[in-house]
Amino acid sequence: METIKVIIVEDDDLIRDGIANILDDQLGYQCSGSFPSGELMLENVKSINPRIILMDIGLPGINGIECLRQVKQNMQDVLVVMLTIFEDDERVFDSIIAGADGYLLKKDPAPKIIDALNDVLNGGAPMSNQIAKRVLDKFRPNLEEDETQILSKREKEILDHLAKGFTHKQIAENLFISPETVRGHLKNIYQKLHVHSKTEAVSKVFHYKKLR
Amino acid sequence: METIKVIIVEDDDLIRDGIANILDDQLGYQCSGSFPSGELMLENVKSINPRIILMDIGLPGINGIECLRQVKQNMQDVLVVMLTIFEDDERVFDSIIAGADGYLLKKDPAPKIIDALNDVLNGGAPMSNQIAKRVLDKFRPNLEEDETQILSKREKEILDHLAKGFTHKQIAENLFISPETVRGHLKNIYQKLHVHSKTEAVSKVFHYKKLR
DNA sequence: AGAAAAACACCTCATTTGCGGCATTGTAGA
DNA sequence: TCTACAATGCCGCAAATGAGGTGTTTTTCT
Repeated sequence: METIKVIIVEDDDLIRDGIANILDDQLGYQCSGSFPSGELMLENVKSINPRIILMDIGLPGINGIECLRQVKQNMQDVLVVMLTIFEDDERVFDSIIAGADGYLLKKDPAPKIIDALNDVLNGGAPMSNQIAKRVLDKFRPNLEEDETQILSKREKEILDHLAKGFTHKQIAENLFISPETVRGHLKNIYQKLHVHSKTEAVSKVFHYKKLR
Repeated sequence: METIKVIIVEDDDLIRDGIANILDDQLGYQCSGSFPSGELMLENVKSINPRIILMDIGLPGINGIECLRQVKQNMQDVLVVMLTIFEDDERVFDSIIAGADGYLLKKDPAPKIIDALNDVLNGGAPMSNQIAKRVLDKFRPNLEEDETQILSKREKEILDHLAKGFTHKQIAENLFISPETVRGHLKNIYQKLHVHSKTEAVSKVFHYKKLR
């Protein structure tokens, strides 16, 4: 079994060197480069060809998320674990979408950092339960403020079909009713949702339902 | 500080009693009820008024997810932690949407179960890193198979406006171009995405982009 | 420099859609 | 029982949209 090459991108010298030492002290891991900026890392990452990158989310100059995006574009197999100071950092969501593989707090103790590295290598996504909670919340449609809840059962059904891109006719065929009836329902849906077109309605559906 | 009332819903007698014992052995926690089915739990949950429910995801009869939904509808403050056998259970996503607050494996050792309970009480969402990984993956748009990637920059811009429910005219005003030009772009977009209407196009956008 | 792609713009025509009515039937609640 | 609402269906009209062209200019790449 070979040693895992890890790169650190972090502008604070103390933190950077601290984590580097933790890595080198750990059997199986090796700090193969540490950079104070994303630009410097991007110049050297290809020649180092690391397995894991520990990336500060709030880098000076090019920020950690943009840096993450660029790395992932060129090297799909590299694993990127973001370093944050606070768990409620708004940027965690941007980095999730950009493809981050996990999250660590800068203040996390050495064993936790090593655990996290082991986890990403095993296909997991290490993150604190607080961050996990925030991720789950993003997932969930907020039923409290979901305007589509005032729609009748049939209206919701028709809205669902709309969201799949069907025309009046297609919806009518699917539900075994007249296209005119579909139009009638749509009129009511538009009124209740305060919209004036299919597209606007579909837009609202996805806004509240998030996914699916 | 009072003891935390916990309910267990699990059809396997051994597992149910095992977890009940773990809870009662732990200072601060108390197993205030354990049921082999969702129906039985739903009958009694109100009078017990627990703080946390440990719920088997694959219950006989009414399943754990439906059960979760009903509980959350009536008692918003109760925390529900799902019990699964496998980490790759497809139903974890359904239960996320239904409002689960965390996940435990039935085989998890006592300390892990207690940690998880502490975590949910502190506003976290305990789950294994494997499950977290799967959640993150759902979040991320799959750029590999994202048809919208073949669109030009301007076309993507117009598609984004479309997804907000704008008409041709509104998009034209927003981008300072003629409505006719917008129509032109849309024609190309439809061709590239193999769709024939705004609604279909918007449907595709959200399918690939998932959220935002 | 030349070719290709992207962005811009206009035209026509058939279809779809949004909106205004109107009417019937069934169901659930006051 | 009366009322409200949901679900069904139809008519007409104006506006928006989809699909087929054509053409110019700018940008990008070779």
